[in-house]
Amino acid sequence: MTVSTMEAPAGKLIRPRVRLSVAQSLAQDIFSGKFAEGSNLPRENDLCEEYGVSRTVIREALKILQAKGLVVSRPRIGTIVCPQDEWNILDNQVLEWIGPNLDRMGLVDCILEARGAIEPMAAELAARRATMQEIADIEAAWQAMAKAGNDVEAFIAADTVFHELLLKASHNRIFQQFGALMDPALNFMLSTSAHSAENLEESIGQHGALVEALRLRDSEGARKLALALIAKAKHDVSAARSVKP
Amino acid sequence: MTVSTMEAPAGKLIRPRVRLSVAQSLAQDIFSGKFAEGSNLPRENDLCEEYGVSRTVIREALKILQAKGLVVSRPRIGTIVCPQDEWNILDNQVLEWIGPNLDRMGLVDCILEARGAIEPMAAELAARRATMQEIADIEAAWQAMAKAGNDVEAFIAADTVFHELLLKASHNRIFQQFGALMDPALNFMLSTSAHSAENLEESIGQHGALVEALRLRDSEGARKLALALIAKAKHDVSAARSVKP
DNA sequence: ATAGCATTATTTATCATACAAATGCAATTG
DNA sequence: CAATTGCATTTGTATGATAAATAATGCTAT
Repeated sequence: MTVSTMEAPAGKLIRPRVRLSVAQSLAQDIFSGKFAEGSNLPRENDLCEEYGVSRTVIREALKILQAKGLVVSRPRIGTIVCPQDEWNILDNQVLEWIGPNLDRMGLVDCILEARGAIEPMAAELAARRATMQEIADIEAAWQAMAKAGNDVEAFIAADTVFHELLLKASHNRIFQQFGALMDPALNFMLSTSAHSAENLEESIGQHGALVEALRLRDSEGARKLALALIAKAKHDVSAARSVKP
Repeated sequence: MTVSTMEAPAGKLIRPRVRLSVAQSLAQDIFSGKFAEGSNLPRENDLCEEYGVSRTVIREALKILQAKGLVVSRPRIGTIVCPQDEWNILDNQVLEWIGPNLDRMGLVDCILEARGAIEPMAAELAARRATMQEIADIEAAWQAMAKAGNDVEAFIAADTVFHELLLKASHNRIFQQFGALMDPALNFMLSTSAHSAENLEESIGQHGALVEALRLRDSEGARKLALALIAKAKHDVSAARSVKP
């Protein structure tokens, strides 16, 4: 497959910026299993032909994958896929690239479990540390959820923002990073789980209660409500799985 | 500063593999504050002269930093340092590079807080899911701690392995990744906190109790003991701070 | 004068090519 | 048979040229 070229107004062929496209394509081939862990990627020169770009681009793309722990390169040996343990799955770009393979790789359950540990603590901290502005922003996200109505896409987007803001309001940079990182994962999970009308209603109610706890600086209440949110998320995901596995 | 060269047996000048060295050097200059967030790095050509390497190497090093969210590059603008929010601090290489600046950046407290959320949950899961072999390995690490005696270095190494194995035994890839990631941070924190004789004794006792809980599949006990370990770590760190701030 | 537009200058992005270094593999040699 | 030497292959680095993007500048027209 060669990289697409675009027609400029004057009719000149323009080559789009391609480094990231190549990196993404290679990464997705890894996550899809096309390149199994431990196996060799094609030689750099072969990749040049495959993608129709210079070796410079191929190498810089491979450097990106190396930086994320997906591959290692050595002279004469070639570039080989690292064991999964070494993949930097706490990198949001990596999570984006994994995308539809999240569940197949067993990461959805991992993520829900991890959120179960992190979000309650983050909510507790947010109840103590969040500024009035941050609480107001979270409430705005909640209102966006409530106002989404049947627009599932808008609901998901608002829900994602809600959790990201909550983690940021914990004023802990680790949790905050985790929030940005959960973005693609959340989108994927939410988009695949069931969305009945009463389901959305219940979710909106829970989120609202959490906002209220933040306002009251009720850290214990916030913790419990965050825990309940995760429990509901787990339930939704397993329900969605039983419908269409 | 030019990259050092080595004298080969025959007297030929050999250039060591330098990409990573350059990336590390630039990253450390960022974390030390030499390149403030939002400011420009030198032009690629200037960096070539500074490090005495070709533009190829400079660019591939910058690609690594880009992949970790430390900088962004755009034509005509140059390469600028990203805001700290975007730094990929959940990358163990980044954490290594931060090294001595961990505390100055306020990350030690963040990490302790995050561990407070994660390790109890991980211990709980490990009590349910760990294989006999994994428990044995954890116990071996504990024995190494006990046998370290006054060798603080060995004690720290064993302690690090203990926590890494514990997180791995949770059979959750997120937690596992977090363990590998904590490695450099743990080393730094442990090496800077107080190490009196009775302190070590108490720590060894707590870790031993946790191993026992794992053996008994006592998830609730494991959770509480992990929590106590973190509390002790927090205490040690603040004690070390009050001694030599 | 000023808002909008074309030009320019500067910097990164890509291409192309050549050579250096590392290393698996085979031939060679003691 | 073992050790070493040389060869072949692949990534690593160097170099120089061209393309694309865009801030800054200057120009034009209103």
